[in-house]
Amino acid sequence: MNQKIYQNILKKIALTKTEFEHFLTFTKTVVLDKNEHFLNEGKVANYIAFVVSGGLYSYTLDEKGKKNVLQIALENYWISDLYSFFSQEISKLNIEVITKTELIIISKDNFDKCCDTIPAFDRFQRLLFQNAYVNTLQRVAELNSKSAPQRYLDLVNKHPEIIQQVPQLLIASYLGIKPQSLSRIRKKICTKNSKATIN
Amino acid sequence: MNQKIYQNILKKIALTKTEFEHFLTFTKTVVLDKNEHFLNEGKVANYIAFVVSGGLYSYTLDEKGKKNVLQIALENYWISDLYSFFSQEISKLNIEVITKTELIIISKDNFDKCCDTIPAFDRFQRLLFQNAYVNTLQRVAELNSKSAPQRYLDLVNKHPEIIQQVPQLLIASYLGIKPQSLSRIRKKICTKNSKATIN
DNA sequence: CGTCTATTTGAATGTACTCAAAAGCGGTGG
DNA sequence: CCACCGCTTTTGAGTACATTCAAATAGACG
Repeated sequence: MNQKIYQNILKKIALTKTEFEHFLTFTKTVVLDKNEHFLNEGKVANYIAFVVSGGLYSYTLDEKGKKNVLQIALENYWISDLYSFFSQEISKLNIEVITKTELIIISKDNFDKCCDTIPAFDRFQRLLFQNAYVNTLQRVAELNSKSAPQRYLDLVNKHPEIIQQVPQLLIASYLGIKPQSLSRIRKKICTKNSKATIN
Repeated sequence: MNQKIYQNILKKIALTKTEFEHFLTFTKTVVLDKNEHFLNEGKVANYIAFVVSGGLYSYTLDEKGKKNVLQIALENYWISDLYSFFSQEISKLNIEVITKTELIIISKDNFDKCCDTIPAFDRFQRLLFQNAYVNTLQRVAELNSKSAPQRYLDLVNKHPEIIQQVPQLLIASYLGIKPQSLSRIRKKICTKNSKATIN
């Protein structure tokens, strides 16, 4: 069970079993049902979450109330509004559950305590932020250089689990297109003998 | 001259004159001509730069060698590949000069020394990163929710100085459209009696 | 089974794109 | 000072693609 999160952290920093146990005492496990919110815009992100099972997504709402999906986090990923979490400023993001989800969460206060007591933890914090930044920068580059079908194929190749587990409504928003268009793109790709490369 | 950078830092953290003078000893001033490169992909970003005058832009190159503008930094802005700068990993970005530019630059080593010797500097580092992250996240949200004309108008309102000082080629790429399309968008907006709001 | 939501499909529209060419602008050298 | 060159911006015509509106189908859940 907790092996998952231990392995995940080990990929980023060196952490002894003892240190990990120490870290765990600062965490809580919560289960959220479909459509429940992990974070609401206007609030401060007090927690960061590791997804043990299930999935969530973060989004903004535009003036017309339309959702705009920014991030999708399934099993083995971390999610929060890292900006709000670290700065403790008000968040502009919402984070909502896709399917019944088990999370390991840690509060800002406890996270800080981990940084104070576990030598490598500062590095962990930095890496979380850096990864988030790099991924976002990558998305900007792809959003304004690649076509919608290409962005979809990239997603299929990099994160097939997202295609399988997430409603197309959300995937479409994540890709910056309408659900109808995604449906047509999928159809067109299928007729091409599932040649999952560039046209 | 150095007032500019002092004021800029003061907006983020409290810094005494003495501390600022101390910081300055770690910096260098360089002047780069049009088309010179401040950073090349494949290298590590050893410096972060404050733009005293002139301007630069960062971009990635796609498979076909097409530029993809990510960030534009004119007077009073900081620029670097913050990811590469802080992680000291290889950068995937290029940073090039738009017009003859005067920069105040500081190396990673010296930046670290500032963090060690100036109490508030750690915070400055975090804020730089946080701002970059938030701006990038914002761009993702806008790129896949707003129309090209709307994105252009937003830029006009938020950063008119960019419209005035940067070639349309680069602005188009920054907005994720072709130069021809930007030209047509500008034309259409002008005919609307320069009503710089939503259609 | 019925309701609600997600996905698919159709037809018409709109927007950005490509290819191509012309016009504008800045700088260099004769 | 003018002619020329290279680069940016504009304009035109035709095309490709995503969008809208609308409706039908399919799935999920109580």
